[in-house]
Amino acid sequence: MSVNLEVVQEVSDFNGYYTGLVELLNRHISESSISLSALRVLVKVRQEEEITAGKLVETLGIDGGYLSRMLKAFEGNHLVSKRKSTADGRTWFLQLTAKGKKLLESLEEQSNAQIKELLSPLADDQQKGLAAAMKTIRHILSEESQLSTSDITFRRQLLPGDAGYLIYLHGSLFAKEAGFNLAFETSVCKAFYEFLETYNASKDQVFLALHGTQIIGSIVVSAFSRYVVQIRWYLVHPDFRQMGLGKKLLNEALDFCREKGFQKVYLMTTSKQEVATNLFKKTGFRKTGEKQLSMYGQQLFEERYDMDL
Amino acid sequence: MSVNLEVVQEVSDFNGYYTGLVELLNRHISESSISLSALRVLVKVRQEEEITAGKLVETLGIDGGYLSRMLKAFEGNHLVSKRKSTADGRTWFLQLTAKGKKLLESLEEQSNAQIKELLSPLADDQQKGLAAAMKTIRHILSEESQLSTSDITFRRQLLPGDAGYLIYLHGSLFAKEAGFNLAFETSVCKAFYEFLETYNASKDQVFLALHGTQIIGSIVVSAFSRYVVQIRWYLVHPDFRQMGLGKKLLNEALDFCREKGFQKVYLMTTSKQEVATNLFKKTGFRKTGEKQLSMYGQQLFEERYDMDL
DNA sequence: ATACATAGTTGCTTTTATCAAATGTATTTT
DNA sequence: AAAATACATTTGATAAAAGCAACTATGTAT
Repeated sequence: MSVNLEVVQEVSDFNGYYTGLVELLNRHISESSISLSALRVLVKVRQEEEITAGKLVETLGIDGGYLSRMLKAFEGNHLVSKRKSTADGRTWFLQLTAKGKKLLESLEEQSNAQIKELLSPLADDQQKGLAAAMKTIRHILSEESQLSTSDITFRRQLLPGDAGYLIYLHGSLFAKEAGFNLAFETSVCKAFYEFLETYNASKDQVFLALHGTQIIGSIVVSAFSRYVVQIRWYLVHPDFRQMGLGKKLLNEALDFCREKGFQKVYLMTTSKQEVATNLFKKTGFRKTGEKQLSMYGQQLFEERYDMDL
Repeated sequence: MSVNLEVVQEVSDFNGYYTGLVELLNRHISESSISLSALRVLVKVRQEEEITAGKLVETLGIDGGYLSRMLKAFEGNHLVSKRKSTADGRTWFLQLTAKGKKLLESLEEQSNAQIKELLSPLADDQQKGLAAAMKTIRHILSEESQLSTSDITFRRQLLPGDAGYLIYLHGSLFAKEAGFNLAFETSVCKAFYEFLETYNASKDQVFLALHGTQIIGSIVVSAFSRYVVQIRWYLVHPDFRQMGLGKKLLNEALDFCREKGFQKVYLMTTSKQEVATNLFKKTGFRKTGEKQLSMYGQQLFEERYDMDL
């Protein structure tokens, strides 16, 4: 994969900037008679069950001899205790003592106090923006993008800005993934306008998946008649796919439809949306119509799917 | 200002995460016979003009004696040179020699190589997302938000997603700042739909201010007739205000109108937009009408401003 | 002129970290 | 089963990094 030079520059700049900040945030450590390496060891020991010295050397990239002395000191201070492995007489399992845990907690409290000081001059939404940006960085860099369910929340309410953001997502994603032009965004815009004008929270229901405060997935149930509903604006942001989010949104929407006593559900899509249509078919939808069109700058089939609830 | 505990948690987590990453990115330094502190000193000396040892002690939180020895070593290696202050015989101004600059550059190159390796498994838009998030963090935390012109770019083209994002910005910002309800976003949505439907790049012109790839300011010139244009969707994101961005966008738009030979320009706004209306007046607009309305969940005056070009 | 403050240096010490050899425990080979 | 080898950890010796306190030299205030 090619690397964008501007990105390298930004990462480098950020690195320089944040290194200074880390220094600031970790300064309290130097005043607490514990070295940064020692702290890393303690944190790792707390984090991992049944960790051995060798494992620490491996994961923390620390010298074995140095670690051995550190651990001896920790034992002397009753911060860490050792338990001999029954399977292998050479190794010892390490764990924090109550005192060790308490020490870590107090250090974290100090660190948090410093963070609070750093944050205090910031307005509330700046703080949230900061947290979201940090979450994004961790998310992108943590190889497996394994934030999964824990960092994703759901919302069933339509708040100001949501409609626009959904139009934005549709416009930009479909342009990128299906090659649709501005005409597509125009039609989404029109449809949203009409939806909003007659929006009725008791009949129409949105289901939004959020990462922080940002929408990353959506599905909307919109009443067509007393017994028929349409499913619209079904979408998951590419960074958050393959996590079962799409299936979850779809199921929630269908559950809602059943709950409300609707009997038929349909949706419109295009032949370009293969992944979605496969999921529709698997869920019980059947293709009930298609029409070849030249629109959105593409040759495509507009398809209709129906299902009895 | 109150501090959100979730934000503190995220900053703390991020800090822990990034400390590990910094470790990784700076590992090459340990192989280059220069300590991290030494590197920080060199970077600071390059960054600052006329820096003194005392200043370094203060800003880097480093011990004076240690620094003194380091500087002596740097002088011995011809990486840094001293120049006696004429005003104060006790102090010396430090600067990098050509050799010092070269060393830093080569270290940065190594660091960049490591960054490239880190980035290489990421898809292009993930890389961009990463850079944007980092930029955001620096922007929020750098007290003066002094990125100003350097990190903000402009675009005059309307790309897919832009319309939706502008609707989103209008919907969310006006809800927050003026208390407008969903009806406002609905009307923006309608207006955008109509605009897009008849969009003609030779008559209608958008001016977008961007931070990374994200829109942070906008103004749109939309032809009303052969001689009359309307200015619409004028907005600057709160994080980027007070930087002259609004004035710049407005002036660019008006210049464009004059260039294209339009003779009259008007715009609609509400009594809630005080900052904007003040700027309009200062630019030469005159209020030509107002109407008290109950809309968007508010009691407000809809105002019209006109100007001859 | 004297006392005090400031900028930077030097001597001494502690802390942090590394390398290599040693110890004791498993595992494999013969 | 004994010897050889591998592995997990410890110990000894040493070096580099960092800190403290006393000191020199220059500047400022009374």
